[in-house]
Amino acid sequence: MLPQEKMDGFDGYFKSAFTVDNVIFGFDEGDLKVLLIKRGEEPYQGKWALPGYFVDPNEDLDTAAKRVLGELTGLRNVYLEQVRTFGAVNRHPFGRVITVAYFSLIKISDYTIQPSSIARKAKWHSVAKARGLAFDHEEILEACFNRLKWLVRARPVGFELLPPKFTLTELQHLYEAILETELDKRNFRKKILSMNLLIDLDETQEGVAHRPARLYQFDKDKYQEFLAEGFSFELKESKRKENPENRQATHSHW
Amino acid sequence: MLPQEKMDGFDGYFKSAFTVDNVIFGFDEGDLKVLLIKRGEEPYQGKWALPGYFVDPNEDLDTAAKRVLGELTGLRNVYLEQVRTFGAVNRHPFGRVITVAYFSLIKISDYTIQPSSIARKAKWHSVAKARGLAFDHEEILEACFNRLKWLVRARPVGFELLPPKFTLTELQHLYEAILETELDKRNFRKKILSMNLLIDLDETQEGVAHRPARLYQFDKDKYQEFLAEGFSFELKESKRKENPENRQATHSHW
DNA sequence: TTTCCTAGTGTCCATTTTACACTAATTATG
DNA sequence: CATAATTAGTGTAAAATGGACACTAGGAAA
Repeated sequence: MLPQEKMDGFDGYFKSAFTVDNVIFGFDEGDLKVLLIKRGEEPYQGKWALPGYFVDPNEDLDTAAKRVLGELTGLRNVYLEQVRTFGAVNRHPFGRVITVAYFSLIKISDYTIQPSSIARKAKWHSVAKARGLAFDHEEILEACFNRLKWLVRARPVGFELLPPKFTLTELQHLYEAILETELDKRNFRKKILSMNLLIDLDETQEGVAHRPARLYQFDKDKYQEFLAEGFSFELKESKRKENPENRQATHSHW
Repeated sequence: MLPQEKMDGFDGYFKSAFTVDNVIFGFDEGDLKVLLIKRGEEPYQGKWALPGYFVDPNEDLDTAAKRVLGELTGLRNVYLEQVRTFGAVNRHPFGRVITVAYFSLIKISDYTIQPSSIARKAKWHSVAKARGLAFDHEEILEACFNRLKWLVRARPVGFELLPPKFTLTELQHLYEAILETELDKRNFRKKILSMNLLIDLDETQEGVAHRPARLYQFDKDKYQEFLAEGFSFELKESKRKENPENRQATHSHW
């Protein structure tokens, strides 16, 4: 910051407001979701918007983001990260409002609707289909989604997004939803299992109309090691195109 | 952002100021540098600080960051990226001031000292040795340095930091300075040349007291392709320790 | 002419990544 | 109760990449 005589001379600058907006990601039914609020007031009444609120003058940014998340979902101690700040002059029709965007990852299974009036207007939306949002929230969502795409390569985000027990196929679908790509089943399994992050629970799915899959959970201790040491997940898009390799298998019955 | 009756009810929130602070990186004498300003006023009078200023009420954030950079260095069209926003309640002793941190990459050879009063207080500092900065600027510098470390793997930043003509050794030293590691000469050259980003100028250094090195420049067109497609630079730290491989070569004269 | 200094070069091995097809287990159906 | 339908689960070989590693080349200085 450059020199300033006395802060008094800068009163003209102390006329802005700050908000935090939180992109809350969840994963369900093979689909990446984001929690949105239906606005009851102007501006953008009736539009879907990211949950957010003004930052209190005596409140740190991260604290404000946690508060917004907590009031909405009742959850604490979840993954929360600042992404970027959006401050276009006219992004808010009522004045100069600069917003700091955060994103968090939660397990939808942990989420219970809160009694607050805000929370009752909340609904999960498919990230891929979330359009026509209030303010510049579509841009914010996109920035956070991009950050998540990068994060998924640097951190086993399944730990934050999946329920305690899951199948390898569910985990793969999560990666595919985030990376917006298809992955090769065998290569994915080889890779993910070689990380030694998963505990085979020796249980299987129930009530499915096909061969039941084994259930896994994350190894919390190994996970902590990863957070400390860092890791890298890289897998290329599956390149099977018009000739799926099991076409022959299907036909071999003939 | 959550619902709000009318903005009038939120006047209490419109009392914050925001600034941009800019971490300007350069590279010279094998060393990564940052441009700092000596503060002439309180608070932190006499301390070194990041160049920054209040964001004008009618100014976008990126515009403000460009303005600060331009006033200081006279440069435009340089690499500039928002990194993170710092808003701890007490980070500024005179009021609630939230700052959006940017970093930029410039060629020190392009930098000419500007006539503005601010610029005359500017000096390049070695990033490794920059300590005791004003405000939370040390934390901001660290965050930007970390972002640069990540960027160097995703983008050929030498293009932004080196003069038009450079040697491969200079380029390697740049990577080593940013990554804070030593790299293997042959592997580095293999990798960087295989990217086809460099044009061999068929010229050599002059005035050096040893075998002169070939000079290279970046291929602007290939560079644009990289920006579009993305790329990845990965090289492990050179693992030569107490037994440098050329020990024998040195001794072979005996 | 020798010393000193940095430039420059290639190969082999280990690891990782990729492409790729069929059998296994269960429920649903006729 | 046979078979159709559906998803789970498994291995290998070839290619690409990554990493370790030692000496010769060319110029200036002494």
